[in-house]
Amino acid sequence: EPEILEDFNKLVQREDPDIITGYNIDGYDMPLLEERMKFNKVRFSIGRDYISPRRIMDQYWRLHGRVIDDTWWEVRKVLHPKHETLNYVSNMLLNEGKEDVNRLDIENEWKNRRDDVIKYCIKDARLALLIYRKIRILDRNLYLSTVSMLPLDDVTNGGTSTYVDSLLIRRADRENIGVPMSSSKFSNDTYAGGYVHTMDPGLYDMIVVLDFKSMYPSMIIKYNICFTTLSPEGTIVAPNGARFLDPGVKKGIIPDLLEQLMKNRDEVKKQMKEDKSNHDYLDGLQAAIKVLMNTFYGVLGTSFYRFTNREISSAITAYARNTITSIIADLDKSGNKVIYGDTDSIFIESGKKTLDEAIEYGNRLSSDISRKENLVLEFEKIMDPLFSHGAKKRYAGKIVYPPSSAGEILVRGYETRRTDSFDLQSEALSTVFDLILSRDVEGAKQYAEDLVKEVATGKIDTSKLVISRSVKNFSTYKNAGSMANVNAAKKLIDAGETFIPGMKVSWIVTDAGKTPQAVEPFIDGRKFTHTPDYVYYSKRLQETLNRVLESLDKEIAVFKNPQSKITDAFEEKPKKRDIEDFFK
DNA sequence: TGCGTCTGCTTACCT
DNA sequence: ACAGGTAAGCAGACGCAT
Repeated sequence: EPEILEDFNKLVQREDPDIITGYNIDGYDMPLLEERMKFNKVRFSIGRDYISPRRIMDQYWRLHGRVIDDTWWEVRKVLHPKHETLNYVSNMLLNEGKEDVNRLDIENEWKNRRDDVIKYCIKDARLALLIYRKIRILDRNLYLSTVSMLPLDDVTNGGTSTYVDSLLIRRADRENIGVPMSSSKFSNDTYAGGYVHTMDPGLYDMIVVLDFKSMYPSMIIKYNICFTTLSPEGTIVAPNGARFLDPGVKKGIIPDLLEQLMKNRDEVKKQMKEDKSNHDYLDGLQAAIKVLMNTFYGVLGTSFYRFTNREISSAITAYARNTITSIIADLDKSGNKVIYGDTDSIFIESGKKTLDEAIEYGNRLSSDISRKENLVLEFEKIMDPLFSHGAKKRYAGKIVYPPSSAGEILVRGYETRRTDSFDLQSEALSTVFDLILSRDVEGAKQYAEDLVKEVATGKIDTSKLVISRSVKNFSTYKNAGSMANVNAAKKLIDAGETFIPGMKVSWIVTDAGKTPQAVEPFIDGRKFTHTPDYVYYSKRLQETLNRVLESLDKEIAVFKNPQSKITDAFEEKPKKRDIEDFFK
């Protein structure tokens, strides 16, 4: 073993990589290597200066001259896949899966088919690297590194507050402004956020969507919001009562920084149009600047950051709420029909018959309001039709403008967007949306009815019933034993599989009648030997589809009373007990 | 004992 | 360790009727 470990050190030094990655190396390979090196008294010398990697705050690995970047964590952060296993993610992104070796019986596998095990290990490492490249993590981090003026290591491993620190402290230092070392106290009180307009159920025609460009950064700039301008003598009075100095008296460093970033971004976007050969690089830069700008508001609102200030963060959201609600009120007053809005967006029923008229309408509103408010309210898109069942943060629409995305179906919030719904549920809802948005409500009803019936009889592929959710450390739960995801994780561990707190766990419900409902873990690549509770799945499917269809037609007979209809149609009717039964 | 209703907990989503 | 607002599912408590 010492020899293998020495060879590993030499390999790293010989190949001299900038980045070291793998799937869950943070939690598995690195600790294991560290432990074996220690046991065998071999120095873990893979740094560029031959120093050993160090675990920092039980969070990441620091290695001089190289960055250790776990593909698993990056996949979770940027992809939010339904399942997090290497096999699932590589199949999804690369159409290529793991080698077939039984990891739980690795001793025998190594004895009997050594070459296959070697192939398996190499494949695992290669897949992780291919995924790492495919999702362009390095590009993204390098762009952020450039615009935040941070080393790659800090961008990869640090939080977003690191980015703001980098820009803000540099700037404060230059102007001789003192900066706190850390947050003096943990702030627990909450404050109000964005405004969300209620939406009535229905199918709407020609919906024009307007969007504020960088809403929160714009508020900060417009009202000179900063910890350097917050003062009782301030003449700019925010809706929450906070007072800020006029920029003529003193310009805040946060608004100044943001203004600069906004200008830089516009400049980069302009260059992008002129210089096609550098398009991808410039696009990466402008996207990184946007990320950076939006980070400022967030970190000001956290409970522990050095620049945390509730008066400031709530002033930002209060100004934003005031802005959007007063514009909505004005629009309503002038006869425009606002049907929805969330934080920085406004959905308006244009009432126009043709696309050209609707486009003209959108452009006019956008320029009128932008001029009046001294903000940029962009005309973003038109949807025709747009569907809502009457809930906030949930809608589905067919985009008809801009031409680049015309024809696209846009869904927000619904089960089709959620990683914890089973495939059958999302696929069926997606079909229903396709039909509804082609204005075929009758067809949608028929499809839904038939499918719900069929599922109750068990005529459905088991793989379409898998539910997946993340599971935290068991001790963080008030009542861990009553939760399906936790119970699935426990059974996963019993089956000898890996469970790491925070990861997603998959299961199938086998008996929803029990409390808590009985579940069996679904393990990728292994045959599922239990029987799903088809009636449970049928009911959930019905809830999902019914919620949508009912809002368009209150008289959907079969869907009116889910429970009884399901059992009536697909199960033996529970016999009415008559008097004889009591004597049996 | 059974059923409906409400509340709390939890996750994932939207902006 | 970036924010608050929101929908939805499940468990458990509670009250009411049987």
